[in-house]
Amino acid sequence: MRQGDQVGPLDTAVGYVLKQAASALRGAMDAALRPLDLTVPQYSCLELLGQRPGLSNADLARGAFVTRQSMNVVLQGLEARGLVSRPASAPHGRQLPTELTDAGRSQLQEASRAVHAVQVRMCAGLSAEQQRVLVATLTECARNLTETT
Amino acid sequence: MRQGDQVGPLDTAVGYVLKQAASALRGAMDAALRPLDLTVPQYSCLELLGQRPGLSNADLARGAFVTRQSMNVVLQGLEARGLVSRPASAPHGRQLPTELTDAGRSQLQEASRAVHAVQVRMCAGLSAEQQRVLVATLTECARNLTETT
DNA sequence: CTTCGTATGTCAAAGTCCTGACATCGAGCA
DNA sequence: TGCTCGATGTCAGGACTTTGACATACGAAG
Repeated sequence: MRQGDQVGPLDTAVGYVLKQAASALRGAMDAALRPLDLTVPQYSCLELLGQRPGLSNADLARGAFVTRQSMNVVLQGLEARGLVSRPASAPHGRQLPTELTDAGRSQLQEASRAVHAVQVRMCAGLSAEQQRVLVATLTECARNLTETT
Repeated sequence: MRQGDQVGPLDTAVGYVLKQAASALRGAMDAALRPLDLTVPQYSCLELLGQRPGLSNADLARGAFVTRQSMNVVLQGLEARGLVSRPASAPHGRQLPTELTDAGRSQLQEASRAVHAVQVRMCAGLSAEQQRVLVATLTECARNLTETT
């Protein structure tokens, strides 16, 4: 077996530490959002809508890295709780642009604060420059994998 | 609302790009392992056992970031396919040390090659130093979140 | 020695998510 | 105009994972 074809020790494998960090982040966010009765996908949906109102179900699904079907049930739950609103009929094509309600904006504000606290805890000890480099590198990694070429 | 309590634009949020990269990696690994009839947790289990033989179910679950129950069904599936072997009774306590079979080692070799290719593609354009920094930073982030203090 | 606490493996149930599929709608083109 | 093609929203089905719970086994403290 040639040396170059192996993954190598776990502690030095980019994929492994990436998964480790993502798993830890997921767990911490889950714990932080539990008091608000929000799951991570639900929060992602609210955050997306807060920054870019009028997104369709498919857009939200892509932004939250889930399938359209999963996002659909998330939206139905949020709509039942009065946090988001969707028009009964589509103004263009089949897209149903979703908007935050006042209650949704209020809930998002609390949730955003909780998630921000988690992110601060995660980045403790990291300089602003280190964070910027991290974001740039991760973005590059994601782009490399999603390129269709 | 104070500015410091918000998450900020998605493209610059560490948590968001981390999730994005992890999602892309998961998808790419899934596609790479599908020809071998292996899921990502199954591969993780094999890789763990290849590097540290004799790990128990609970150890494997922690290493693969899943619950003991999930890892248990993974192990049962791998055992049914003859890729791993577990003793009928526990030599110490209740831990059942798992070992790779010859078939398992062979399968792992192919899978490791496929995953390594994905990792290379992901890190295209990144220098060795950049990768080292990335691993160190992500490890630090994970440690910050899992600390109980 | 006894007792408590922690860790492990396993079972059952629930929830979550994805895969596959279908009908609908707009855009581009002959 | 009539057509195909891609994208969207939605419905069932199944696979996977987690939560909750229980019995067991070792180690430390009394």
